[in-house]
Amino acid sequence: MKELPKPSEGELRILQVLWNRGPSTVRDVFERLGQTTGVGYTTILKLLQIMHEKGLVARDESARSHIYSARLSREEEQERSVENLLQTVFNGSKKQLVLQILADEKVSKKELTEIQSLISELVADSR
Amino acid sequence: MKELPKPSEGELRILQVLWNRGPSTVRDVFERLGQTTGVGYTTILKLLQIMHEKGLVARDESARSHIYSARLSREEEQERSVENLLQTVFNGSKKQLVLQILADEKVSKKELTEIQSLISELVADSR
DNA sequence: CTTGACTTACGAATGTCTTCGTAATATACT
DNA sequence: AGTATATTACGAAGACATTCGTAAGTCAAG
Repeated sequence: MKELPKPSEGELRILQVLWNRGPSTVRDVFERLGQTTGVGYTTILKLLQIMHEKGLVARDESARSHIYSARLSREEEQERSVENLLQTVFNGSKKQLVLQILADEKVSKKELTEIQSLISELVADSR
Repeated sequence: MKELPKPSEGELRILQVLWNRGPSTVRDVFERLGQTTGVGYTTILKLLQIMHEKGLVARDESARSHIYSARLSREEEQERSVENLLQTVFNGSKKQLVLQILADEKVSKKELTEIQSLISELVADSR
């Protein structure tokens, strides 16, 4: 019933907006993206149409301005892309990947301890 | 002097081989990839030539069979791609990203505790 | 009802990626 | 040397992504 295609880079930018804002019109997305990326209104329209064909978004046509919503959930895309990253660049090593994320001056001690307690819960669960 | 372009999907597959094997000929890469991906010899040759033009790999032409080696290091690509993933799919939340990596039955308790001690070191360092 | 503003639909141009066939070149073997 | 084999170089086709101009349709206000 499913197996949605991997979104392209441009499609991902749009999905991001839909994930953050919820269901949106072309204009909504344009106002969020067009200004920052310099891309035109019809470009975003076209992309959304293509994404609709692919099944990446749903379209509500009952109003004059169609309303698009993500059919690929952020969680699904997170799973897919993490798995992909792991295999293509980290040789499957989750430890290396976590290390890369956290080995960065910009990670505050607060964040670190938060993540520590998060892992503690995971350890507790996994028995 | 630098700023190498983002490697494409096919280029990444090849870089992976170079990272794992070290400097390699087209045939070396082909034997690693061709069988599993079904792609032809000249395809890999062409890709490597393009990557050379882009500066992603270095080429030693002293022998008959040229020897290619990665100029984009695995570490650089790891940084780049993690940052990208973080921004495009995780809204910049490292915590969410780490959670996604570890919230998986297939992560053993051993791995978890390894990562725990890893974080402990980081916390200790960051004062 | 007509005009103006907004929206969708369509088609095309452009660029990049991937793939491979074929030709040219170098090496090795007899 | 002459032939077979492996390698590189070149060019082009096909797929997909991105972009936008223009046409066609819809709605509201005068």
